[in-house]
Amino acid sequence: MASPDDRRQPKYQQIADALKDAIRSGQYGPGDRLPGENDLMATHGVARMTARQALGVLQNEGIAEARKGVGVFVRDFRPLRRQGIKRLSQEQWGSGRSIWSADIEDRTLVVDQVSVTEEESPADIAQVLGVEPGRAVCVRSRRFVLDGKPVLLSTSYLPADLVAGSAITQEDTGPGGTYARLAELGHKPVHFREEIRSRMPSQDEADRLRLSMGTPVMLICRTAFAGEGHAVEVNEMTLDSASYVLEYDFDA
Amino acid sequence: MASPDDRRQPKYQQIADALKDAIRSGQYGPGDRLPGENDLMATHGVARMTARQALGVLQNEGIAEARKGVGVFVRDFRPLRRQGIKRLSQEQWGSGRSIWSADIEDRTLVVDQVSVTEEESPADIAQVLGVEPGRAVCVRSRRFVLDGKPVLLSTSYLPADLVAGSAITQEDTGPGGTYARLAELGHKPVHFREEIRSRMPSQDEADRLRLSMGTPVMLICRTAFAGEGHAVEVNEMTLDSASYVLEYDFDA
DNA sequence: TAGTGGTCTAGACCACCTA
DNA sequence: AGGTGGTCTAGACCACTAT
Repeated sequence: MASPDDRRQPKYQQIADALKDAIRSGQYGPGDRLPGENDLMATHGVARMTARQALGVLQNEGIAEARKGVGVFVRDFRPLRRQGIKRLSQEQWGSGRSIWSADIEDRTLVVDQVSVTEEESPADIAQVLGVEPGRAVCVRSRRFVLDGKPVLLSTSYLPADLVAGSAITQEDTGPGGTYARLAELGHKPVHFREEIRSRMPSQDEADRLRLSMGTPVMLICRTAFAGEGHAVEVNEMTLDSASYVLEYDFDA
Repeated sequence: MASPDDRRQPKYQQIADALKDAIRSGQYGPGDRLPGENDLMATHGVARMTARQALGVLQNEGIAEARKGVGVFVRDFRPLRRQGIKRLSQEQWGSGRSIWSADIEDRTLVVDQVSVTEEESPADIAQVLGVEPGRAVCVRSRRFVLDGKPVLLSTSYLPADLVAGSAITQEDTGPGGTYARLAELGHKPVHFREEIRSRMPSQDEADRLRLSMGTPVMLICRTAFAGEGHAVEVNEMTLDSASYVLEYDFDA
């Protein structure tokens, strides 16, 4: 309205930009309700679909979030901090503490959707683990829910023969978790590699993490090595990018 | 068509799912053209906007990519590997080599949109650098283009008084780059922290990186420390998530 | 019940690309 | 020139939420 607003831009973009400016200027803060479809139709003189497109832009960029039957609201961003290296220092799991205790402090962590199965190794996992494709692997899958909000899906793969009979094949791996058990089995992880990428979630991922539109996921694939080139675990994690900041600290 | 397809799902989702299945099954490979709006209208008996919505789902998930006046195509994913720790080991920059040479191998890297200015420090940067907000900082901004495709935006902040008169204030920082110059100035970086998050890009970021719909960006904020708590540089990077995999290797 | 966002139709015009 | 995706209209019905 106040700006000249390049006429070459489509209407819905102009409306979206106006809303973004209003948010940047502080006219709408986190959690505030934005003008709805009907408001935009009236104030900008456009059809419903055009107003929807404008609001869709903000949702696709993760700036706003629609609540059915209620309205469209400005989102906020208050992430957890995940310390990639410190959390895997040996003191953490070597002393029987949960890897998670460093992360969560005074929040309520619930682990659900747990499953432990034995399956044929997918080809890409087999390659990283250095076993033949189709070889049996122990698959540990869980979902982590923090203060009622799902934040992380984790699926861990270990060679089945290596972990047979240990607590790793149980839902509760005991004090210190999987890595403490691996150490007891003579395969103490000494080296880790984490590979990170990001993309938009599948429908299934969006459902399980209850992601709103415009929220990407970060994927962490961690490989644990018990010795030179000897991979003992591959852990594929799917993180809600609106819930996490990853941190890596290291020396030159 | 072949599947029962839960009738509670909206039509556009059913169509999108059908297309995704066809892609997963290999019926359409990377780079292949998908059925267009007119095809979907005919085969599924829906209106144009509904067919568009279905194709929009795939684009928003980064699975497909529209080319105006041509069609909608399946995207592929062939990322670069960025080794976060190895690339900053002292041998890399201490010996006058470009930090980038580890990444790119036999590809063509162009750096453009270079600017080196002196500005008042933004509040968040000032806090990390441990200087008063508004204090002068040297701002080095660049875009990296690999084989014609922009992949990374980088903006680096250094205390202006610390780098005054050095090659850091020039566009070409010389052999070994900024870190070699800092070492010569007696502020050799000995420790690094990288913080990573992900979100959908702004319009400006999408333009500068030429991102197609449904492509998030990864943000890396790297802080270089010359000593305990002594931050000498903050580097904010914006990466095309379709072009990069980040890798961090470390010992337990 | 009234208002909201979610889906959908059946048209239309445009800019863009290929041939 | 003909097909493509991009934008837009003016209606409609639905499910959901709050009061």
